[in-house]
Amino acid sequence: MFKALDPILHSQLRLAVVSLLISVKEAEFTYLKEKTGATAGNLSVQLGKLKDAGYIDIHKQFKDNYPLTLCKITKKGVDAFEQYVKALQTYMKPDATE
Amino acid sequence: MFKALDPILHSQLRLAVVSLLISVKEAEFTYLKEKTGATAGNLSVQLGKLKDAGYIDIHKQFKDNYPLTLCKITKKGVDAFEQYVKALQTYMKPDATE
DNA sequence: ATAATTTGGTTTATAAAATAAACTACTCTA
DNA sequence: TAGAGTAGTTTATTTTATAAACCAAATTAT
Repeated sequence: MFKALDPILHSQLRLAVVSLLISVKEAEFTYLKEKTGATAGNLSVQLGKLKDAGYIDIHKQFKDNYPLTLCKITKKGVDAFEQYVKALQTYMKPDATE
Repeated sequence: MFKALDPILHSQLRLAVVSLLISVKEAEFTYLKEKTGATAGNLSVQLGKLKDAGYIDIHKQFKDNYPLTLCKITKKGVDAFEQYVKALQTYMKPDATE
């Protein structure tokens, strides 16, 4: 009846990050921080989890002397997002008869 | 950009319970347990939280000598669910341009 | 009659998650 | 060169979710 919700994506911040990365393909740490309104610490932790899950790739480099963290969604991340949305829909259109 | 997700509803089990109650209006503890696949302990805790939030009403009575817990969604619960779905939609159709 | 099992839960304890606070390392500005 | 800012990470705290243990009464089996 109800499909299980991927715990990696069932987090407001991680879901927001994945949602952003699906539309922009690549984003800087600071961009994600600004768009999501998250604190840097929380974002850092959640990006690490998304990376560990293989949902995003993280490339660290330097730009104008400053560290720069770039994030990109992976195929696995896109698939997981699509599955998550499908699963959510089983909760959103209530129907007791199945 | 992203709307906040009501933490009361952002729980797989509580969301499933509210989803069920919206379609059936009133349900027994055991029905909810069976439909959600939750353990009794977990369900008991989560029903308590939904009640504390004012999203459901719980009436305890006896039926055929056994205790019977009946749950009903409240207006507040219906409203919260609708808001939650709206908020989720801001995550589901990715659009970086706002 | 009484022991074991089942029903319908609640309470307590443990594990996992989210969040906040503190810290690191470096850079820029006055 | 002291102070503030950038770009994060790490650690600690709080909150959640889940599981395990427990409870009271009813039923069934012996």
